[in-house]
Amino acid sequence: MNLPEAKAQFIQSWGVLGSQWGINRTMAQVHALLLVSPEPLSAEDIMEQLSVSRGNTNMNVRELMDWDLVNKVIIPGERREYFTAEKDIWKVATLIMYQRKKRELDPMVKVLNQLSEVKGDADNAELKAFTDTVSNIKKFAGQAEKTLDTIIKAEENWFWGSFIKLFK
Amino acid sequence: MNLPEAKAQFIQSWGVLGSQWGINRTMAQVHALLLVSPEPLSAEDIMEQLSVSRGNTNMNVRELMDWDLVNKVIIPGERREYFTAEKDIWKVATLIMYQRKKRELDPMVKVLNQLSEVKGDADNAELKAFTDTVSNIKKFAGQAEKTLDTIIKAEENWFWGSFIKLFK
DNA sequence: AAATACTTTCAATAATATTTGAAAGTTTAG
DNA sequence: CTAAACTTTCAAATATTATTGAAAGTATTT
Repeated sequence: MNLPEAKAQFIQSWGVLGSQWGINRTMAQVHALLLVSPEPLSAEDIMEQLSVSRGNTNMNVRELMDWDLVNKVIIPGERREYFTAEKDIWKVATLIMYQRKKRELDPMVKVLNQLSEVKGDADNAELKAFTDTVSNIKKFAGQAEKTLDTIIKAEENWFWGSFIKLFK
Repeated sequence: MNLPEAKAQFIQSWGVLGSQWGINRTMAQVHALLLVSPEPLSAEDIMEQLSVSRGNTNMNVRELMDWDLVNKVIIPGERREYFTAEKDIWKVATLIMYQRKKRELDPMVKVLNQLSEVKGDADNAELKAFTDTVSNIKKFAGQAEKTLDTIIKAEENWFWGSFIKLFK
């Protein structure tokens, strides 16, 4: 397999994976393209390489910058803007986890907290099942959050090093 | 807040969360409904409580059974089928992680393995960036997989116990 | 074995999400 | 200042995904 084929395959598969996880396919593809590009690319480059419109490119690049996965690069003497992706996969993964937690999980936890205040007849089985489920999910979310913080703070040790041995 | 309101809110929010993570909203809602129902429910019950068609209910219940999140329950003397959800949140979480890994991450890893075999001029910067990214993602995926296995094998200790202290 | 009670399928339809592209906006250069 | 080069916006068009409901299928009862 040669490079252009491999690149196309990577971009396409990353796009599929993204869409299965609720991430816009084009956003995932732009990300994939920038991940494998040694030099920063312009909007023009992205449009061309992915056959995507200017507007679409702009929106998705902006979204990727909101996630801190992509940065604007200014090349001295050049007028147009260039973009580059964070290449460190560890950082990419923690950024994604952190952002998704913040955007999607936190609002759910907020709702769960409100739902804990439901009042009613104490020996109603319906009520008991409800409060049990809600409190268990909250407990779970709390633990998951702590673990995520720890993972994020662990920096690259987990990825590169011996972190895993702690589990044994 | 009273129980019916709280239940509706929970089902609705769980549905939103699901759809943000690439899970059909109705599937997530059926799951939520069963999670807070002390007794098994029939297709009829689900249709009614979620205002959803028979076909839709059937498809999503079946999908939830494929994920092992929901089971069919046979009530002696009753003709119709009933459904119940796994209530242990720890098990629910590990089942979801396991299934998504198997269905979505594993295929990506398979592609990455093929892409590792890309051949070309050794001092091409494009090629180097590509192989570096691919090999780092593979490395990351390998570690993540080990961690997931460990978490799954840890059973409920992580959730209920002191697992977290190991990180410190 | 035929009626009944229930479940499953799937083509048509509806709802949702993404993409386009042209117009408006902004910045830089001369 | 104003033209040129580039970026951003957003309503309309397109594409994707989910839902319905009626028909077909299956199992149970009498």
